[in-house]
Amino acid sequence: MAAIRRHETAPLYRQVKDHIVGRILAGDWPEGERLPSENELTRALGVSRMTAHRALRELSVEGWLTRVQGDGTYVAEVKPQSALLEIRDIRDEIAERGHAHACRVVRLARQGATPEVARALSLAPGAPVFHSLVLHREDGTPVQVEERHVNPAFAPGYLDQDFTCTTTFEYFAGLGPMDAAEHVVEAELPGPVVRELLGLGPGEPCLLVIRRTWSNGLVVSRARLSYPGSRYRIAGRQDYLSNMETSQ
Amino acid sequence: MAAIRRHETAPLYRQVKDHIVGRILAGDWPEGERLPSENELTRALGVSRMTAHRALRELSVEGWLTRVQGDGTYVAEVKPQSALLEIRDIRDEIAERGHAHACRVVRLARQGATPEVARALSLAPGAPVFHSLVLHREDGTPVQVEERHVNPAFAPGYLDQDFTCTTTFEYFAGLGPMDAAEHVVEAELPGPVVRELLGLGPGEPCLLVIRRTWSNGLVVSRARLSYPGSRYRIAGRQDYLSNMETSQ
DNA sequence: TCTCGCCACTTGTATAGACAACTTCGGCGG
DNA sequence: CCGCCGAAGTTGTCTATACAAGTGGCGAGA
Repeated sequence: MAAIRRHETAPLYRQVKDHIVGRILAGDWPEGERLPSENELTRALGVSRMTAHRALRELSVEGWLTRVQGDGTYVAEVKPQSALLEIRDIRDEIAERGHAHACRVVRLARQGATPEVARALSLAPGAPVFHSLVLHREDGTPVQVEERHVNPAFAPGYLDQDFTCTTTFEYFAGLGPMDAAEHVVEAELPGPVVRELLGLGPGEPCLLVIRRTWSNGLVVSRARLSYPGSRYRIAGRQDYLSNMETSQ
Repeated sequence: MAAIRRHETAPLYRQVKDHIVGRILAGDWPEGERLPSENELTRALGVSRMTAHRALRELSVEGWLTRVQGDGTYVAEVKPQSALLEIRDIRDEIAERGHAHACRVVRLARQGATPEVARALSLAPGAPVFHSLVLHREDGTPVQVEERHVNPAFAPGYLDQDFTCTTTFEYFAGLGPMDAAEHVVEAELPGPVVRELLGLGPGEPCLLVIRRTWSNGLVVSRARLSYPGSRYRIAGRQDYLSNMETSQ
């Protein structure tokens, strides 16, 4: 392996990153391939270990590599995931793909609303809300962490539900129609709990969908849906009323 | 400022990150506030400058901070929330935030539909379509690359428009109402053109919104809107018709 | 008054060395 | 054969040091 050219204008760690991505794209290191260790890269590229380490760490955060402490560095697998921004039952989605759906209720409790939750639900801080945390699996592999805060006024029996049988979707469907929904989609680094549940490495990003639903103009619940990996899709379709006179 | 507790299990740089985020959330450091320099943090928290630097750098990547070499570190302005799934004019959005909008038409031409474009627009492969590529800037920084394929039957004068004055939104709004829209949101690594236009690094991801709009049941246009993933959030709000009897 | 250059300060990068945490594997004793 | 232990190798973190690069302000000189 040729040494990195030092006279380049770009910083060294970036040259190392580009070099590695180039090798991956060129097919030298296929998916799942084990990369040379930091010490080997250090020798081969003529940079310090810290520089090689920074390059590898950032590539790991960006989803190119998977690193296992004590083991090694591997080219990340691509995992095609598909989820709908349209409101659907995740169990149906998984069933539609011919896979097995399983879920685990990690937490189901009443608690006082934190300021952030209170603002999201338009309640007073400290007001009682229901909180649930459910992990959904597809053929055994975690695909979604669903964290939900619910306005108790709309769902008094929420805590008595067995969400391993009935999904939250089915439950809310039975409560009556919702007026509106709001979605926020963003990429983020998950907290330790979500990271643990999804089995992600430290630094692996999540796509996060935050959905609030309204009934009679009041917020019923806010769900934070965390999906593993950066390679997944959200699709949605929306039909417009006649009052939508402007379109792009 | 109290020194970071060394006996904590979490790594030091993470404790520093948590400390800083805590101060921001507590309101000690409001938006735009200048933070202590790395050297001051080093002394105040009792960690090395490299550790403080790593914490600050990661928080900058995560959008909490804005760093200017030679100047200082500042609490980042709130990420602009784009109500993208709702169909709006990007110029209005930017104006609403009190910033300056500018755009550059990179390409505006007629071309034959590739198989992919033809399928998206429900046309025959090779049929003539209009193609436009526009870069939108907010206060000088690139915020969106808008690539669009248009069915010429609905927009015969498309190529004669000056989209630096009239946004594509305004143009389509003048053509009449649209029936429906479809959105696909995904994260992807941009191609070289989009990467160049948005000023992204080689491994930096984009948030990509693909929108198709219909009129009289036929596809009018397909837009691929690329946003720099680290700098933007996408929000959408959706109101439901009465036939939405099920909701989550 | 204006301009240029210097200086202090800030962030960005690079290195060497050290230790911690973890995995894998092989050997050794039961 | 099984299980435990330790060695070797790997990644993760932390430090100290040095220099590069960029910003802002201040003062000297035109």
